[in-house]
Amino acid sequence: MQKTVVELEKASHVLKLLGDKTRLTIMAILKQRECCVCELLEVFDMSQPAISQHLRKLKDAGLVKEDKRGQWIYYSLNPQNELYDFIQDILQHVPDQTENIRKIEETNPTLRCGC
Amino acid sequence: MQKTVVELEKASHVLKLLGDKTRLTIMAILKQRECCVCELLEVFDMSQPAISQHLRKLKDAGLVKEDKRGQWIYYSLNPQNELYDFIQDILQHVPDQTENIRKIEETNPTLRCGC
DNA sequence: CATATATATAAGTAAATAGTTATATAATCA
DNA sequence: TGATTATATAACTATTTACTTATATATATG
Repeated sequence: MQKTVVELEKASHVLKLLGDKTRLTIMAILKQRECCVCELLEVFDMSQPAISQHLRKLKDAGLVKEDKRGQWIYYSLNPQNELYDFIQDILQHVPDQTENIRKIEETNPTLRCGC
Repeated sequence: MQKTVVELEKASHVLKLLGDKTRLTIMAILKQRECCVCELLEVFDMSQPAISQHLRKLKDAGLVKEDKRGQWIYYSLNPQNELYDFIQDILQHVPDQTENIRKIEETNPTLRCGC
């Protein structure tokens, strides 16, 4: 398989971002399912601004994109990123997040309003 | 190909270690060639203790092993590490270090004594 | 329009991190 | 044995980081 060679500076920046437990978990969840902030809040024992700040860093690095729908902003992995296959190669080693997604869907914050 | 799934805690710890430019470069060099501290000193604009401290962290995490030969300690990647294939998957995206190895061999610190 | 909800931003803080210099340890060699 | 070389450790410091709480912005809804 053809592997993208990533500039060392860029590679270390991405690895530093993924080198945080919360952000790595967010990325692994977003690989399986787009989420808004309030959904991710169900997974982490952390304030809403903390989640928003992590997503900001991931977005600034282009790892994640946002899709504004009504009052929600849905986050997902950004396949346009030049490092996408590098990131995929990393995420394939990270545990499945079905259990965390179950947690989200149990409470289902987005659907509280019935939309 | 069979991919090892790495505990999230362990994965983020390794990614954090590799998320430093100096350490990532060290790992990429060691993938191509074992080195002692004095050799790595040729590559980085940094003090000897700084390099030693980075190697210590990599060793503590099992990413690197040491082989003491005379007054030198040769560092190399540790293939015994349970995360070895995870690390390889990351390093394959990192630029070739031949240029840095040339720098080392130009001065060739280990061979100054003629051993 | 007033209220509620979702999210972002700002400001502050404690802890972690990556470097520094000084010094200790250990092996080699004259 | 004394000097030199290779490396590690200790102590310190500036910077970065990951949170916190308070507040602002934006959308939806009664």
